[in-house]
Amino acid sequence: MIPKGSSEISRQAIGRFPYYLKFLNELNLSRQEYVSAPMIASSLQLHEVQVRKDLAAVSRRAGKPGVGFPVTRLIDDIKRALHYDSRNRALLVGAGHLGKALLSYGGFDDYGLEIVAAFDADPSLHGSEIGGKTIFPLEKLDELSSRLNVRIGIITVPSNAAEEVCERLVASGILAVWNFAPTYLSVPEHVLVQNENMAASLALLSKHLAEKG
Amino acid sequence: MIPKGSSEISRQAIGRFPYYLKFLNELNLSRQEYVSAPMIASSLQLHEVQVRKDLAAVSRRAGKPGVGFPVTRLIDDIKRALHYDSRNRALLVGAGHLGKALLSYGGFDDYGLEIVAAFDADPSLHGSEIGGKTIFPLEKLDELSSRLNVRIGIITVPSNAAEEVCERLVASGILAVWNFAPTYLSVPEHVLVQNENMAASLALLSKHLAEKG
DNA sequence: TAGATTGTTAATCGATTAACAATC
DNA sequence: TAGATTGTTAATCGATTAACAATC
Repeated sequence: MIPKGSSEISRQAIGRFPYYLKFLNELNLSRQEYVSAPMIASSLQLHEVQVRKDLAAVSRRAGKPGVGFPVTRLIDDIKRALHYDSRNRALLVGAGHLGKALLSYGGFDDYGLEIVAAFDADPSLHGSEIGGKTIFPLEKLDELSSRLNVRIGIITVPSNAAEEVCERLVASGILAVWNFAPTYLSVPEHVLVQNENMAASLALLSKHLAEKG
Repeated sequence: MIPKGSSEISRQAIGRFPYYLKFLNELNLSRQEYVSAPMIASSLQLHEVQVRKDLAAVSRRAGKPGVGFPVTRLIDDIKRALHYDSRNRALLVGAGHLGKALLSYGGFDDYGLEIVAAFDADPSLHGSEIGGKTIFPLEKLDELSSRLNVRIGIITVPSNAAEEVCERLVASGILAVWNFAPTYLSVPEHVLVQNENMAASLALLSKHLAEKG
């Protein structure tokens, strides 16, 4: 029988893989060679079958019944499934507190993200550098985006400016937007908006406290 | 018939409400009095029935058939459902780039969150202030947590320190954790961990680019 | 009244969990 | 071989969407 093409990995599963990866990297550091789905499941408090399905989706027939999966093989397979081996250039718009924090963070390399430049409306910031990236006026966005072949836009402007910034990014040819503003962004079909919904997180924390506290 | 107690609001729905709120606030600013579910749905690209169910869950029989919902009433109801009217004190651990950004951000007030103090392992930071909050050594955590009756812990330390910090926070009596490290945290049943899974967001962006780009 | 929209019950869809044969 | 675990098919569960009567 002909095997199906790469079985689709669900959105939810993608959310779990970073935690698998962290756990597997620790096992690898302690020189553990094999790991089983039940072992991962109990450590991460997930259902054993769910883990097995997740692993099967990225690492076909790597598991040995009665033994488990080779740790390093799993690590490689998960990294590939999460596209951590790809390189994507990004522009960041909004060099406020959060924008600066993201610019300064050195760890995005591990996830395949490279922020190449930043933009802000405040003229006093123009020309200055944060985390080695220069801050430009918004007027330069279009030029830099196409010149550097950028595909990701990161929006860290205040909520009321997000929509306009998004349109500018899309017009410049960007294909994916990482949005930190709690604003719905309308984009053409070929563009993906990934929202970082901190307001929802805070609501869930608050809800828990209201119920348990 | 006796009406059921407050119908449960799903996790997913809670993620949508902040976007409703933003949209409704804009309508309110432009003095619009009524809004209908189809109107919200088309603006936010959601299914009309989903919006209606969401609104019904927080704002029982506020809607008038043929007309819609009063905007201000909806705003109030959503804020209450998201517990934005409650006040919760939080401690932040890890005054690196992201920690500093969160400490400096003034908008958490709107969500009912008040960060009262920060902690870091680096002695050179001790005693300094960021966003009006003093940074203390970790040894002070337990004392300050109970003295100020803090219920939320925010973890912005590197991944390998997250687990230990979490244990310390839980031991100090905290009831909810907002975790920015890509690490699974094991906590007692009465404690909620809310993960901000940026690694998953990046994977989804990268996946989209690999498929469309 | 006619038109639009609400609110609810039923159908569908996707993801999680259960059950179990295959295999190292 | 016996024990543990894999990998897959079936059952369950929760959320989304469809259908439709009620009502302003």
